[in-house]
Amino acid sequence: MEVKSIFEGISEADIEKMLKCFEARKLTFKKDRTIVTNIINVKLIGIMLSGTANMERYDYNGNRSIIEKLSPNSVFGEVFSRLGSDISVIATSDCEVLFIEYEHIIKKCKKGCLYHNILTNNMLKLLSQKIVELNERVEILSKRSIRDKLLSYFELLASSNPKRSFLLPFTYTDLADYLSVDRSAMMRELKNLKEEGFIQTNGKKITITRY
Amino acid sequence: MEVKSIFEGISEADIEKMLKCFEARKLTFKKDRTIVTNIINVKLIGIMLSGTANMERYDYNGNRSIIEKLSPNSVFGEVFSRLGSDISVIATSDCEVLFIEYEHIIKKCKKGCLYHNILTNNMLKLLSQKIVELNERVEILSKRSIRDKLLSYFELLASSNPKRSFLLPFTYTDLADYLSVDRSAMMRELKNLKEEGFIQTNGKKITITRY
DNA sequence: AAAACAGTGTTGCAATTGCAACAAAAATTA
DNA sequence: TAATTTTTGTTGCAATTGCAACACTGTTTT
Repeated sequence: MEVKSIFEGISEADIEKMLKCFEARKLTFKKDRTIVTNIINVKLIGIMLSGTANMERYDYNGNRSIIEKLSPNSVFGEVFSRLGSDISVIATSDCEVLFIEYEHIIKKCKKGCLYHNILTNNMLKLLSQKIVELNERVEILSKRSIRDKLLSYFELLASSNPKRSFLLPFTYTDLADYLSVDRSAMMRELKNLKEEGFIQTNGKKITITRY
Repeated sequence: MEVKSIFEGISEADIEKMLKCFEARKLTFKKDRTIVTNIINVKLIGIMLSGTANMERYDYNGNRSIIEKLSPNSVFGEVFSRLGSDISVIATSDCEVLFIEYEHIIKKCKKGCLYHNILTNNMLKLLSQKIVELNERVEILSKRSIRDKLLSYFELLASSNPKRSFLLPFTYTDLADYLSVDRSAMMRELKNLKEEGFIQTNGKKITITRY
């Protein structure tokens, strides 16, 4: 199961027609802009077309948590979150986002739109993919120590590379917020892991040397 | 958006036909039985029809994590998890589970099955619901202290009740595994919360008295 | 180019958490 | 209902983590 674009199987020309039928809106955002905050109340689903963004939350102590990294084909929206969860999506690069109303996807198209079924199927794949990612995140967060959180996240990133090396898609500051741990404590543990020969690092390039 | 059964909008008689077409299998499990382990390699999706189950994982220290509580209409499957994630689903009551191959849902039905679209739509709703639940779980796990994990989980459980009281759907032992914290440390924090007047408890009945 | 800001790296100390161990209560099984 | 197992409740102690503070580096902004 690979990530598919929401438009997979639909021609360029037809995409335009379809977007009209769905009342879909494509918006662009500059880096560091807020894409959504918790204020919106429409049941919109956002689909990242290009660029990257972070889904974030700040707790009452001012600690930021990075809930999710969004990249092309990532799906987000208030329909997937509990009310009052006080979450924002912030562009981490220039990006394009497609907004579609959830009801338009779920309900049968009144106009008998030809592509409705294709879109529903594509949506199914995107949601499946999102579930995979959320499960990965739960797996990492449910590790009991900073060390195990780091190792299981690194394992995930390295898993597609036989050399067991990867480029961290974060700053170390952001990584701490993603793992929901204190940054300095994380840096300390990172040093321990290096000294004990578990990993080697060179800036953001990390290699797992043993497990 | 409420939870819908996968069979919503399809008559009893038609469900039978459809299940044949989909090569779906309905299996029953006794309490405490293992429903799936990581050994299976077929891309099956499981849908809880009745009863409850826990999705669990044990780490190398023997610590159990309860990844998820499954109840009727919950969806689970290897397609939603990373390989080698070593997860089991254990029945916590007698239960019925429907297994359908993921490909059967995603791909167009060769036989022109009438109900394929309805099922795809229902599946979309179930997956959306699952995403909501996973997001809730991420929100809880990303809290930095046992106290905040407890409070945000309790808040979630109490949110549907104006009296701000609820029945814990777990034993306290399981709750610790669900929050991924040490049980005795959790009990200690629970005592603090009671003493400081945040909550009142009577067995598994908990009332939030202030926030 | 200088100034301002953001990210990295480090440390001592305090607070929180996990571990181990045990007793008592409750639930389950024989 | 007696025996066994599981759950709840508690505590001292050790280990881990978070906090605060600071220096240093690199990157934007003016």
